[in-house]
Amino acid sequence: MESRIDRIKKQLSGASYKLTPQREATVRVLLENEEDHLSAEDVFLLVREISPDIGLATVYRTLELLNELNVVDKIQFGDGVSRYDLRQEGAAHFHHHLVCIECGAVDEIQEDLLEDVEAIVETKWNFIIKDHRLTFHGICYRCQEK
Amino acid sequence: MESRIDRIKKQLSGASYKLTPQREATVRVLLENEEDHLSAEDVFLLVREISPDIGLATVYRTLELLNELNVVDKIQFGDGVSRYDLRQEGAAHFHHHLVCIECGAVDEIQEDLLEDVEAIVETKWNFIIKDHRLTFHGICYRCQEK
DNA sequence: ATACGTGCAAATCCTTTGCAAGGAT
DNA sequence: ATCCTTGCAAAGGATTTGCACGTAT
Repeated sequence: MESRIDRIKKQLSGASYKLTPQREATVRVLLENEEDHLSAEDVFLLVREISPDIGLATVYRTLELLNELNVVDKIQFGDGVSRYDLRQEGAAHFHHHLVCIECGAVDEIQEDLLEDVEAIVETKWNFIIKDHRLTFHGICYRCQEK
Repeated sequence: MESRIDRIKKQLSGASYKLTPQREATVRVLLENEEDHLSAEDVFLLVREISPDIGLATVYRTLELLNELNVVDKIQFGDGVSRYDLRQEGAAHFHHHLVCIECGAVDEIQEDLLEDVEAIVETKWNFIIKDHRLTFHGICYRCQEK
C-alpha cells in the first residue's frame, strides 16, 4: 500500500521539485504531529532533532512550498505566528478549529457542517466558494471542568 | 438622537479612558471607512490627513484599545497585516467575510447563518462558543462577470 | 556544466515598548 | 502634583532574501 509520505513525494516531483532530505524530514515532522498546529519555529526545532544541520530558512521555504502545493494549510489564529496544518487527504474542505480562550488549546472538527451555509452563500451572494476558514473561540470542555 | 461616535465615546469613558483628539480622529476614520478592512498603516495614513502630527504608535495603541473594548475586531486574512473592522452595534456575533482570490476584494456578510452549526458544536463538542470567525475564499460576482 | 537546493547572515516588515515631554484634572 | 497620553526612536519578533557553496544530474 502506498503511504502518505509516498503520495506527498509524488506531489513534489509532479511539480518538478526534489524530495531532499531536509524536505523529507520536514514532512515527517508534520505527519508525526498532525494533531498539533505547529508554527515554523516549532517545526524547525522538531526537524533539528532528526536533521541537526537544517536551517530555519529552509524550513520556511519548505513550508511555503507545501502550502503552494496544498499539502498544508497556512493558518493564523491571531497570536502573531503562522501555523501549518496538514490537509486531510481527500477532504473536500478545510476542517474547522476550536480555540480555547482560557488555555489556548486548539481542537479540530473534521466534519463539514457548512454545507447548508455554503449553499446559501453561493446563491444569495453569487460567490463561488473554493475554500473556507471557520474558527470558534470559546471555552473547551477541559477548562469547563476546572 | 445619539450618534455612533457618541456611543463609542461613552464606551471609552465608561472604561475610564479619555477621548483625546487623536483617538477621536482614529474613530472617525474607522466610521468613514466602515466598508473597508483597513490595516493600521491604512488608518494611520488617513488619520494623518485630519490630524497631521499623529504618530503611528498612537494609532496602534488606539486600535488595540478599541479592540479590547470590542469596538473593533482585529482580523487577519493571511496577507501579513492585521486589519480592523468596526463591530456592528448590537450584533451578537461577528460578521463573515468573502475574500476573492482573483481581485482580493473583501465583502461582508452581516447575517448570522451559523446558529445551527453553533448549536451542534456546543452540544457535540461540549464547547462554549464566545465568538467565531468565518471566511470564505472564492470568486466574487464581479470577477465572475469578466 | 548546469540547475536546483541549502545554510548563514543580513535585511525587511509589522508591531510593541521605553522614555521624556505635554496636557488635563 | 499627579496621572494619562503622546511622539519619537529604538527594540522586538516573524519571515524573507542575497549569496556563495554544495550536490545531483
